[in-house]
Amino acid sequence: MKIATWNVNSVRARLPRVLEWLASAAPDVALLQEIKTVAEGFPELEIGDLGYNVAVCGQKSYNGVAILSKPPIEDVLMRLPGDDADDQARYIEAIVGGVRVASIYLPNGNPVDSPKFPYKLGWMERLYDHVGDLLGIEEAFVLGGDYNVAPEDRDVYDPAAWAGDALCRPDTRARYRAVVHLGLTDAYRALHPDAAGAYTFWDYQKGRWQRDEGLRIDHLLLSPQAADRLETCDVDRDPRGRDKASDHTPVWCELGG
DNA sequence: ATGGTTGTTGGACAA
Repeated sequence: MKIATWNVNSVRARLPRVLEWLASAAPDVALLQEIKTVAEGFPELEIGDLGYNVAVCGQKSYNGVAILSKPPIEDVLMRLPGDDADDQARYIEAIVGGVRVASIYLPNGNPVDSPKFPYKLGWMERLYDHVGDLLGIEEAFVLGGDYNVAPEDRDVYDPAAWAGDALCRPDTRARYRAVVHLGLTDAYRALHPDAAGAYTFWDYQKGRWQRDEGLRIDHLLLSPQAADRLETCDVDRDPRGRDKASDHTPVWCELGG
């Protein structure tokens, strides 16, 4: 089963790119972030024509996550547990083809001296608690998304320049590591232990893509039962180089068995 | 030092 994650930066503005990528990469499951629309505005017909079922956790203008799946989608959860007052559409979870998946759009957190940074850290605490609960079930699951965390300096084109940014700060990285150390496997890092520069995001500004100055902030985190089935994982750089591209590019993995 | 980009939306705000 091929599972991919992609921050599309508006599913409506990106629809031609999304459709051509679905047709060529042909993931069984696609986890989308920053769809920037409510469910009523989601292009479900066009994507359905390619054979995908759709579950949307939408929001007007900002955020928004979705699950696209060739197998039927069951048991959908539309919010990360732990804060009933949080109305930002950043988490959707479901079971597809016997595997639990989640599409995660973790808060960016900048600027770090604003309420956005403690919101990010609090969100990561809630993710920690929920991952702990999921691991207790001892089943295969894949948590894919834009984590807005570059785990190590080698995941950043200029670590010194980014050291104080909410995506790279030591406290951000420590909380991300705490989640992973509960027992998850970073699929890309597991299969490419010595790779550097496997970026998944390049800013639109200053020719960052043309200079290959990016960050690795989109991840597929696997439960032990999913990691046991992990066969392949890679970054698909092709969509980032196209016209009207998202500033992120897809990451995908293949589970056997 | 400033501006450099894209999307939503029709002025900032988010990234």
